[in-house]
Amino acid sequence: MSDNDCRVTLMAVATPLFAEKGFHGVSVRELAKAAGMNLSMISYYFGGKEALYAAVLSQQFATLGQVTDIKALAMDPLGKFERYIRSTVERYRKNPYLLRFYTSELTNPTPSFQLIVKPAIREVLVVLQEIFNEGLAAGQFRQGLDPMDTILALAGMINFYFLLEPVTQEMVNHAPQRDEVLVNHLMDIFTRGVAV
Amino acid sequence: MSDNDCRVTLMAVATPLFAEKGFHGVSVRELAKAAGMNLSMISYYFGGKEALYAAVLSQQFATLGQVTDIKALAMDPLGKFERYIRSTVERYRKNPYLLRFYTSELTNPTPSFQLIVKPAIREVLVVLQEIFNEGLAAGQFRQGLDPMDTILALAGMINFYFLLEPVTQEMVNHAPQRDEVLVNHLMDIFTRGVAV
DNA sequence: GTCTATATTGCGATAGAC
DNA sequence: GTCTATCGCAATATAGAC
Repeated sequence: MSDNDCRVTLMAVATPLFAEKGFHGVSVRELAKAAGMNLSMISYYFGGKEALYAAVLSQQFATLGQVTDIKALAMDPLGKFERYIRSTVERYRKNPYLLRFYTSELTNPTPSFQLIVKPAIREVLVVLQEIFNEGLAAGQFRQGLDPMDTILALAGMINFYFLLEPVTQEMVNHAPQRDEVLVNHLMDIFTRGVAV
Repeated sequence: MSDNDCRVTLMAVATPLFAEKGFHGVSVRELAKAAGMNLSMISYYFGGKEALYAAVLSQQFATLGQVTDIKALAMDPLGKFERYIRSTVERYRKNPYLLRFYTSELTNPTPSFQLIVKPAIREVLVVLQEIFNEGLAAGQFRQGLDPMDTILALAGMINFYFLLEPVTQEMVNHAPQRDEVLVNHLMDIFTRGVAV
């Protein structure tokens, strides 16, 4: 196995384990066994368990950067918000572990929180705020709405839906086929909630 | 120290530690030291670290039961939803650790998740759904809204706001004095979003 | 580059003295 | 009821053979 294969394999194997059990919930023995490698390989390739975790986290949160692209699209602000919701759903579908790292770091932060997680989430919030202000300036949104409260409400609707999946799986159809309906429902509520 | 004092002290000390570091992030030695007791007291009074954690979790999630009372209030459904948001804010103010256990168990569940956390959250969702159906039957809410999507959106708005506090603390005024404004903003958006 | 073997530290739990 | 001492095991990390 080449250098890079080992690194890739270790990260691929570590991602679901860290996501489902948390940093302290996984041991290097478990990681190495799952990767079919000797436990010393983790120190050899990454410098230790914490460095491997940081590498996984960086990879996961890099996908949040796509949100920045939405700002430049040739759409009206509501269209951009819809794009945000849709891309968030797609992101969680393509990467089922991101939300776990997201909330795990928010509630039980590791040293990587300040360095990786906080800046990544902040960037998303800044972009959403800019989109909101754009719509406000264009007279599309009601006066009196607090920009931050409003975009946090929007982000909360979609993120909380996925966060509660372990509780709602027997109450809600979580099949991806229903994603489009969900997006429409949320945009429906949000649009009537904020438009003039 | 009496029997009961020891139990109470241990739980009081364990609550912030488990909340901030997670179950695996805290050791019995750390717990005992923080409580000013010998580490063997944890096994003596609770039967082990996991049983202490379960006791803390039960105590925390018992506070969610108040939501059930909202259903019986003499208010219209929108008033009950406002009451839900307001009581959620108050609950997090009175108990700053609940949300940590909440999301920590959702993302990195322990054996207590099925027994304590899932039923408690479900009960809240069921009550919110009943309130929604009540409003739908009374013709106060638009047709075509999915009950579960709608109440998850409502719950998401307020819960996500507090969940993101570690990220937004330099961008948002999180002082309790602003809670009333926040509640009004969210109810404003939600009401226009779902009312006929 | 990959292994074995081990150093070192910490873990949760408990036996037994008082 | 509270303590000390310790058991047995797992943790991360690394030295050194190949």
